[in-house]
Amino acid sequence: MQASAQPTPNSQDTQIAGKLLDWYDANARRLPWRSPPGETAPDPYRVWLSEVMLQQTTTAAVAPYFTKFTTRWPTVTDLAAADDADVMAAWAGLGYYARARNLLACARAVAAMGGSFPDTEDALRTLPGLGAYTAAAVAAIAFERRAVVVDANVERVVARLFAIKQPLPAARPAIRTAADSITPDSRAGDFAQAMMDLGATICTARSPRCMLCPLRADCRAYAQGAPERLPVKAAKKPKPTRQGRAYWVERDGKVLLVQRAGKGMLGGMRALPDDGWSARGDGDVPLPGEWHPGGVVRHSFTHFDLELQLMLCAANELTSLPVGEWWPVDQIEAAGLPTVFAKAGRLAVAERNT
DNA sequence: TACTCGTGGTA
DNA sequence: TTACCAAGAGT
Repeated sequence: MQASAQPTPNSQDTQIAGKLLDWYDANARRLPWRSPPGETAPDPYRVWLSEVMLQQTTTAAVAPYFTKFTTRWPTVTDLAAADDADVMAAWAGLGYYARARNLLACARAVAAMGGSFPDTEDALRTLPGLGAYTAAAVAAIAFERRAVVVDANVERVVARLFAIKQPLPAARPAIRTAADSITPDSRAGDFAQAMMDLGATICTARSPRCMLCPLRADCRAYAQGAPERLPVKAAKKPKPTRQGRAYWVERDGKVLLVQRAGKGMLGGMRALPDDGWSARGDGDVPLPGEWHPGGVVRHSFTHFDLELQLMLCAANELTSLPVGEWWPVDQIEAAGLPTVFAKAGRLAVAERNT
């Protein structure tokens, strides 16, 4: 063993991790799914639940849902035993509903394994809803495994630190290699969360606060003068507008709700009957009867905008009805409708009260 | 690889 | 107001 080791191409930069962890110790955000500093080891169930909820979702949006879920289902076994409809309704409003379907599938898989989550990245990766990011994050945060945890925050921080100018998504392999080179062998969970906190509060997408950054002296993009320009992203496709109709059928103070098909848009969610949101704009009324227009709901999804025409009808004017359940109109907010249908429901109630 | 899949906040 | 953006996964 030599007294002073020479740097090698594979050597790890422990300096950066050290600076970041020092910063994290003083500046970590307090979030409902984090244990208080120096407290007990994190509960894998809570780590996993929070990570799934946080996929493409802000901490502010997640916090009330996390509290609701952990209060109602304190353990993964409790969640595994829940009714699908209850979990889907509890998720309503949080978006990306495939996450809720996979959440239940994962909870039941873990329950079938005895109620304990696997404690390695590879094993976690095989569970429903755990991709490369979430498997690495749970392995690091819940089980203190060294894992290269790369989310959008880490991509941004690393692209700037190393001045990686290749556009996303082509830059992903280079970003992962760079992230690996600064990932420490110890404090894996804290390091992952520190990178995300830095990205969320300092190294932000727009107007990064470099003067507060603990890694400023190490940042090649800062040295080059325009860190906010990284990472480079490909241009996005234009968002089309679709037309659709939703149907409000009422009888004895109750409205007809349906269950959407298991996969696809809003899959598995309770909803108003609709025409499938065809792009035709001439949506035939599938139910013969005396319909009258009840206003338009505008809603923006990830890849299209929707103009949803609300159609109103009394049930006794219809000769046939879709399969569904009659839900009390005065409790419509508790039905667990996705936001677009919650908007339509509020519009219908407003019309009905005029 | 490219596309689908929600929502609410921000500039 | 429009466009971008957030602790991505599945196909």
